[in-house]
Amino acid sequence: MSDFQAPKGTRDFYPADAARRRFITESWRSASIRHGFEEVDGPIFEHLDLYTVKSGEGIVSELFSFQRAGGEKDYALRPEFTPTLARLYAARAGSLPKPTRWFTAGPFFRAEKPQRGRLREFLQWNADILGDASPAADAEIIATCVSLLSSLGLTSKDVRVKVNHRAALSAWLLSRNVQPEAQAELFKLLDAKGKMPAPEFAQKVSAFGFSAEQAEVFQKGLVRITVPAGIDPSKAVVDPFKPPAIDPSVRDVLDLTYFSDAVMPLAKELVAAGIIDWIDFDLSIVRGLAYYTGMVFEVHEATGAERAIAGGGRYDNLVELFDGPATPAVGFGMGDVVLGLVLEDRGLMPKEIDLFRRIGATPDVFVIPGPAPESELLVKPLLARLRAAGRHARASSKSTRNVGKLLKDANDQGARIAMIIESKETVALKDLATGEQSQPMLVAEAFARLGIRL
RNA sequence: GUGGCCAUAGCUCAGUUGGUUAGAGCACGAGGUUGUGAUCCUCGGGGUCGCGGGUUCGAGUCCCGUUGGCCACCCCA
Repeated sequence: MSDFQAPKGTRDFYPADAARRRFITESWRSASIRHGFEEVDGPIFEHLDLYTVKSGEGIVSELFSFQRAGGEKDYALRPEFTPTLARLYAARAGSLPKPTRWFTAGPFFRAEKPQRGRLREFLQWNADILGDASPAADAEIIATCVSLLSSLGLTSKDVRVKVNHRAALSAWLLSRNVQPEAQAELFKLLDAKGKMPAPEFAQKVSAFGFSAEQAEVFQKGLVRITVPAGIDPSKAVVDPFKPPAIDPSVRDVLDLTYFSDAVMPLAKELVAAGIIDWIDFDLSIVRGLAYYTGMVFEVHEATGAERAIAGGGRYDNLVELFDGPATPAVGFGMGDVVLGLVLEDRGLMPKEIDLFRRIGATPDVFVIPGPAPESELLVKPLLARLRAAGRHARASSKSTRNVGKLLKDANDQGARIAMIIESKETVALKDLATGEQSQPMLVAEAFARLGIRL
């Protein structure tokens, strides 16, 4: 083994790893495009200021920052996309459609200690809607995220989307005389509730004026939204006269009037989008960042086994912070690391050749020489003609002439069709999935069967 | 950043109180079985045992350091 290793928290991508990465990024791209987002991107490093403006100087220790040799400007590898997004939007806000729907997927860097689900270099998918303050936009962002999860075979039993509303929670708490400073502490407490025993949590919550019974509701975190009987959420039919309602057992204990005023329109949109099954309204989801102004959400593996798969929310003040016009915005980010782990956990990550098949990297046609002495010489011209016609064509690199072994090689490489050279003018086509093999036919006819006009 | 555990072939691992030239399975390569994907047989390439230093007649094995991984804390945009 060499002294040269990949830097801490980075990964090497051998073919199977690169295929897995492409599988994930292509899934992201497809989900984005299905939902009408357009791809954007920015530089992979930015001026350091871009990040300190939003998050303060404290963030610098979490960044890979540098100066050019002999230069004086400070740069940083991008740790997230939102500041770049805000910068891009602010620069052209006047000429952009409202709303603007943008997505991006690419590498990001954070100088943290690596552990399960968290690396120093990772890929992240971001999707954002700018210029739309409606709950419909909030729901659409969540729906895009769910669409991706669903396309990978995950179900609402595998993962849960935990939704909260920061502004509503704040308004409600204020109505109970919990002032903003205390709220920040309460949010921290909610965030950390999983890391302490229930009695300790109850005691700490009581300091904010909540009863033991109310503390228990906080402990559980969940606020059930009841969809009226007779409505099938998956059919995306909502009876406007029968909106969803907060579970009375929670409502009566916490009196969540402000919360429900903000959340009900969103819940209705989520029902309309057919994804209410995936959603848990959860008072304990607050997200660390101060810049969220409304809806916030996180996606978690259902048993809580891994870190958050995705997270996001509404940030109506951020574009302004980057010198753009006041612009409501909502979006989320999803990293490839935790997503990959969850797919592995659930047996949903395609294995070996299936993975290559899923990304379209397996051969359409595999050319196999027959026993005739000249057939070996015919392999390369056939490959060339197939490739000129745009087909992914391969031949074996093995030296054997044993047709069985060559067919095995074709199969191992995931080929769909084997073209077996029978004579100078004729070939047979074998469907490697079904095992069906044609009689020998003229090359032109074989090409025609493959949909190639000569 | 702090602490704990770990590191032997591409992968999964074995390796005796410290003792000859460090092994197996899988994977990979070559050959065999008369031209059809399985199974099988034979042979082969591959390791300064993560790296550096120390103890010892002798270190994969013991000690120290270092790098990397995993786990928890901090943080999580």
